[in-house]
Amino acid sequence: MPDMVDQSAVRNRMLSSLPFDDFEIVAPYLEELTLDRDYVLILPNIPIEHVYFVEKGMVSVVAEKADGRSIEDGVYGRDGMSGTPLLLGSKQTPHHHYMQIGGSGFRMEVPDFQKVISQSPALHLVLLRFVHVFMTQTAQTALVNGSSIIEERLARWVLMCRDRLDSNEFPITHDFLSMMLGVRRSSVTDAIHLLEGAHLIKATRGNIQILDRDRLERAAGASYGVPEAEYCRLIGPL
Amino acid sequence: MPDMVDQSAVRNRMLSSLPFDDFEIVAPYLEELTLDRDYVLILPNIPIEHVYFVEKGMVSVVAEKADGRSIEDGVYGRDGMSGTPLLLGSKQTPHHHYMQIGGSGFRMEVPDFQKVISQSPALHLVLLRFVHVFMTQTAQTALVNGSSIIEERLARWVLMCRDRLDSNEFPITHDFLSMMLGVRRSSVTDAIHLLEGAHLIKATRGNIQILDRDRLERAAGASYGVPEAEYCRLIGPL
DNA sequence: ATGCTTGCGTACGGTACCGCACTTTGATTG
DNA sequence: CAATCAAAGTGCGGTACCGTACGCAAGCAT
Repeated sequence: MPDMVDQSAVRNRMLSSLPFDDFEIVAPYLEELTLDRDYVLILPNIPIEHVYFVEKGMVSVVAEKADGRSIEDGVYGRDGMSGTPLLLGSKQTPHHHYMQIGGSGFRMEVPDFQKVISQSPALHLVLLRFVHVFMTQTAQTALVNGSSIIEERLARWVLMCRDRLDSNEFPITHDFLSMMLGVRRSSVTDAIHLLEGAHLIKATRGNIQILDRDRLERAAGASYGVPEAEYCRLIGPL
Repeated sequence: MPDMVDQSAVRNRMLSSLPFDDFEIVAPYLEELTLDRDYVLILPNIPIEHVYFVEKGMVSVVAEKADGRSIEDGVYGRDGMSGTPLLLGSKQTPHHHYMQIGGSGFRMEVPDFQKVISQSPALHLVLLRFVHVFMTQTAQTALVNGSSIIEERLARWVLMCRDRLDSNEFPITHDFLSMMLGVRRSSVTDAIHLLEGAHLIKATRGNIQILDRDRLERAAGASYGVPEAEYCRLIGPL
C-alpha cells in the first residue's frame, strides 16, 4: 500500500469534506500526480480508465461538433471530480476533459473507484451532488451562450476561474478563451479591453489578473451565480 | 391499491424497458393523469413533490436568468422522467419543467419514489443513464446556442420533438419557439420560412408539420445527433 | 544580436440577429 | 356574422459579432 494521504492537507472538496472513516477507505487508492496544462483527463467516446480529483488547476469540459467547432460546457477544479459518467451507468462520455490551467491532483483506477463508491456512501452522495451542480453549470452555459454578450460571458469565465484557483491571477491566452467561449480570438481581445478599461481586470501577455472582484461580478450580471449558489447549498462554500 | 398498470401498454421507456419483476415493484405507486400544455412538473427552487413519467407529450426544461431572460436547456417525453435531481442528492433544481406539448403520463409521490428506487436497481440504473444522456443534451444545447445559426437550431428542435412524439405534426407557436431558442419571435418566423422554402416542413397557424425528415436532419447539420446516439447506446432505440 | 514563434492589437467589409412596431390573417366567441 | 384576439407576416434602423488578414511585440532559442 502506498503512503497514506493526509486528509488535512487535501484541498479537493470531494475528499476533504468526507468523514475521517470514509476518507480512510478512499485514501489507499489515491495516486498523486502533477497535471500540466493540456493534460487529458478524459477522451471523448473512449472508456474512462482513471478518475481524477484535482487539487490545483482547472479542467475544461469541451463539447465538439462534427463540423469541428467546439465550445466549453463547464469547468471544475478542486470543487469536483472527473469521471462522473461512471456514477451514471456509462463508462464514457462524448466530451473532452483536459487541464486548462495546470496544477496537480490525485487519480484512481476505475475498478478501485467502483469498489470505493460501494463502500463509502458519503463519498457517493457528495459526488452525485457534484453531478447535479455541474448539470446546473452546463445549463447556465447554455443560457448565457444564447443570451449574453461576450463581455458578460468573459466576466463569468474569469470569476469561475477565480473560484477554483486561490489566486487573482492565472495564465490564459486570448486564443484559448476564444475556444472556450466559442467566439473569435479578436472578439475576446475586445472584451478584455472593455473589462480592462473599467479597471476590473488587468491583462498581460498570456495572463489575466483580477483587480476588483465585486465589480467584476456586477459586470457578469445575471450570467454568474446560479450554479455557484447550488454548490453552496448542497456541498458547502468554495 | 389502485388498479395495476399493464406494462405492455406503457410507452414510457423508463418503465417499459424494465424486467417484469421490477415493473411490478413500481406499478402500484403510479397514478395516471393527463398533462395539458403548460402543466408544471417542477417549479424552480421548490422541493419536488411528484416525479412524472410522461407517456405522451413533451416537457421543456427552462433556465431563467435574474434579468428575466430564459432559454430551454433540453426536452424530454416518454424517453425520460422528471425529478432526476432526487437521484443526485437534491430535492430541488433551479430549472422550470413544464409541458410544452400536452399529453399524459404517470406520477408518483416522492417518498414512494425513493422507496421504489431502493427496491429496483434496474429502474435506478436506467434513470441514472437517462441523467447522463440529458446532461449530454444540455451540453449540446450549450454548444449550438453558441455556434449555430437559428435555422439549424430550429431544425434540431423540430427533430427532437419528432423523436419524442409519434407524429410528424405538432402544435407549437412561433412565440413559444422564440422563448425556447432564446431569439426574437420574428427570427423564428424567418427561419421557419427558410425550412419551408426548402420543403422540409410545412407551417400553419400554431402548427408545424415535417415533410422530409432526412433532409431536415441534414439541415440541422452537426447540431443534431450526439445526445440521440448516446441514448441509443445506453438505453435503446427511441 | 538574430531570427523565430507565439500572443496580441487592429482594421474592414459583411451578416445574422436585434428591438421595436405596425399590419394582416386566421381562429374563436358572443 | 361581427367582434375580438392571438398568431404570424413584414419593415427598418441598429449592432454585436463574424471571417479574414496583416502588422507588431514579447519571449525564446540559436
